[in-house]
Amino acid sequence: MSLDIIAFSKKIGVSTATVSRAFSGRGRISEKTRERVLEEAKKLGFSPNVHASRLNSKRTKQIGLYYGFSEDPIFDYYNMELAQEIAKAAELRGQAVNLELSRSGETETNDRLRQLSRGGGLDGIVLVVDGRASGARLLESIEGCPVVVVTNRPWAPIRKEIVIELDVVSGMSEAVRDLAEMGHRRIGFIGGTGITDKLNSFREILAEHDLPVDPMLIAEGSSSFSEGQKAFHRLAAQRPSAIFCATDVLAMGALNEASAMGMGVPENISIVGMDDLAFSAYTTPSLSTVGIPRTQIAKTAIDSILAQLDAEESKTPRASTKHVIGSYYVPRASVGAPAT
Amino acid sequence: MSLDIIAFSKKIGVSTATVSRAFSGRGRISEKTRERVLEEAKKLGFSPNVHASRLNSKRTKQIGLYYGFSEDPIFDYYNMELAQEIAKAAELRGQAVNLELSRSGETETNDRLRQLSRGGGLDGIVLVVDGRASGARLLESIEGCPVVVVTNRPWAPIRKEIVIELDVVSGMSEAVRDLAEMGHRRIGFIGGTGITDKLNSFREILAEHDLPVDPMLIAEGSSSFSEGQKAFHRLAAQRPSAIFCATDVLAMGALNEASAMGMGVPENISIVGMDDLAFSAYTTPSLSTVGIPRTQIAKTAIDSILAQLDAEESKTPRASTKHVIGSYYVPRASVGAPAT
DNA sequence: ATTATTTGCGTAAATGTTTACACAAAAATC
DNA sequence: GATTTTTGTGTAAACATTTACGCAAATAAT
Repeated sequence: MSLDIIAFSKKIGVSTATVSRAFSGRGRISEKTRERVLEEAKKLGFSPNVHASRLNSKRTKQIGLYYGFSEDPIFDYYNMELAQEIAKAAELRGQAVNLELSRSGETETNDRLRQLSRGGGLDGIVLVVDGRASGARLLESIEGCPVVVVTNRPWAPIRKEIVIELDVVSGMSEAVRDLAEMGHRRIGFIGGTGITDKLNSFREILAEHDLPVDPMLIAEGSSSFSEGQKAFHRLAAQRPSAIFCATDVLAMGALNEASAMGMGVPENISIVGMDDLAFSAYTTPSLSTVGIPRTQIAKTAIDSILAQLDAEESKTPRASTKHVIGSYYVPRASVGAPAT
Repeated sequence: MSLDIIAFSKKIGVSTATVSRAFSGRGRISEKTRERVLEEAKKLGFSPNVHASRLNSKRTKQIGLYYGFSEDPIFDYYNMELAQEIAKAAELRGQAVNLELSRSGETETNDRLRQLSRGGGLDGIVLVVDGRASGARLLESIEGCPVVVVTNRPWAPIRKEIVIELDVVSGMSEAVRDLAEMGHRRIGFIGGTGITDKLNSFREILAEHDLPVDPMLIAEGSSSFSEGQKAFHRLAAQRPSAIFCATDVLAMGALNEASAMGMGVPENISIVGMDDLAFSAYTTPSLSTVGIPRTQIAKTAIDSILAQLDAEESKTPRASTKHVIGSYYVPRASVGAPAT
C-alpha cells in the first residue's frame, strides 16, 4: 500500500538508515541529504510508520490523561477546562494527549491503566483524582512509566510518583478576608460530597478571622446546579450576608435561586464560587470565584513527566516529588458590602 | 526491563503464539489456556507491547480528533462538549481518543495530519471544521485512513470522506415558530463572524413566517460574551421583542447586558441562544436554546470510521457518504410572550 | 472402527523502523 | 604531506509482537 522505508530508500538511492536519520533528526547526516530525503518523501508520499518507529526509540510522544474519581465518572466543566490546558501544554512540548474518560468500573480502569502503562504506549500518565483511596489504587496499577497525580487532597507518596497538590486555602483566605473587610459576619457555605476538605479549610479560615462558624449556615450535598438552588433556598432562611460555594456550578444554582426568591445579588447577599470556570465571568451578575491556575498545573504536569523521562535515560535516581499549587481570588460583581 | 513475550511465554511454558492469542482473543485457543495465561500475566506483570502489536495487526484502537478552524485555534465550550461526547462514544467502541488542538499555523496542521494519517498511528480521524476552504485543505493532507468531517456548512465530497453535516435550520425554525406563535414580530439577530449561514437561515425562516427582516435588528461580530453585551446594547435601542443569538455565549452576554440595562428577561425581551451547552440551563433566567444532538454526532462519527475500516478489510468499494444531523429547540425561562 | 473434521498449540517468517558498528572520504592538525 | 579527527553513509542486527502454516490430538461422522 503506502511506501515503506525500504522501498522508498531504494527508490531515492540511499539507505534506510539515512532516511531514518533524515526524519528523526538524530544521528549524523548532511543537511543536503536531509533536505533531499524529506523533499522526495513529500513528493512520493512517504511517511515513516509510527509503530515500527516507536518499537525502537522508546519515546512515544503520547501522554495519557485519566480521571480517576471515587464516584461516578465525572467529566465536568472544571475537568474539561483542565484537560484543555493539559492538551495545550503537551502540544507545546510536542506531545499528543491520549484522552480517556473513566471506565465503567474501577476494576476496568485499573486493568486499562495497567495495560497502557506497561504496554509502553505512553510516555507518561497524568492522573487526576479526587479521593485518596481510589487514587491510590489506580496508581498501583501503573507501572513502568512516569505518573503525575493531580489531587486536591493531601497525598503521601506511594511510589515514585510526582504529586501536584492543589491548595485551595490561599484563594479562599483571600476571599474570606475580602468579605470580612467589607463587613460580612454571617458567611454560609454550600459544599458538595467528597469535598469536606474545602469545608474544613473554610471553618479554619473563618476562625482565623474571628468569624463565627454557624452550623445552620452550612449545607452539604452533591455539587450540581440543582443542589446549589436547594441549598441556597435552605440557607437563605438563616439570613447569611454572604455564601461561599464549593464549586462555580453550585454558585450558579445559588445565583439562580436568589433571583427566583427576589433577592438581589450582591445587594441582599454576596455569593462566591470556586473553580474560576470561563463561564463564571458570564453569569449575571458575574461571579466572584476562587481558582487554581490550570495553565500552571498543566505545564507542571507535562514538564515533570518529560523531566522524569530524561532522568530515567541518564539513570539519575529519582524520588517522589511534590508540587503545591496555590489558588487565587477573582472578585467580581456577585460580591458587595452587606446590607446595613 | 519489563518482561517481553518471549521471556514470559518461556516462563509459563507456552509459545509466544499462545500468549498472543490469549491477549488478542483472536485465533484458536482453549478457554482454559487463555485464562491461565492471563492470570500468569497478571501475576508476573506482563503486558504486551502495544507498538509491536500494532505493527502487525493493523488496527491501532486510536482515533484522532482535530479541530481545523479558519480563524485562530478555538477550543470553546461547544467544542469541548463535543470532544467529550466523542471520547465517550469512542470508549464505548473500545477506541481511545487522541486529542490535538489546532497547531499554530495551517502548514503545521497539514504536516501533522499528513504524518499521522499516513504513519498508521490512527484508525481514523474526526475532523471538525468551520469553514469550507480551510477544511478542504486539511482534508487533502489526510491519506490512508478513514476521515469523518464534521461541518456546519454544506460540503461537497472531495475524496471518499464521510461527512456529518449539521443542520441548524430545523431547530431554529422551531424556535422562531414558538416566538411567532407567542406574538413576537420584531425579532433581532446577534451573529458572529463566519456564521453568516446561520444568519441566512434566520432570514429565510423569518420570511416563511411572514415576519419582517429589519436590517437594524441584525448585529454581526465575533461570538464572544462581550460582543453579545455590545450587540444587545445596540439592538435594544431598536425595541425588538425577542433576540436570537448565534451562540449561547453571545446569548449570555445579551442576558447580562439586559440585566445591566434594567430590562427584564423575558418580560421586556425574550432571548434565544444556540448550542445547548450544559451551562445554558444554569443561567438566570435559564436560556432557551437551539442545539444539535452531540451524542448522535459522536456516535455517527465513530461508527462511520469503524464501518469504513471493516469495509476496507473486506475490500468493499466505498464512496463518500453524508449524514445530516438536525437540530432541536429547548424552550426555557428566557422566552415569554411579548409585552403588550 | 475407520475416516473426516475440528481444535489447540508450536515454529518461524513477517511487520517497518532504529541504531550500533564499520568504513571510506573529507577536514583538521601537525 | 602524513596523521589524526570528524563527517556522512551503509550494513545488519535488534525491537516485541502477530499470524500463516503445519502437525498432532481430540472430536464428530460414517
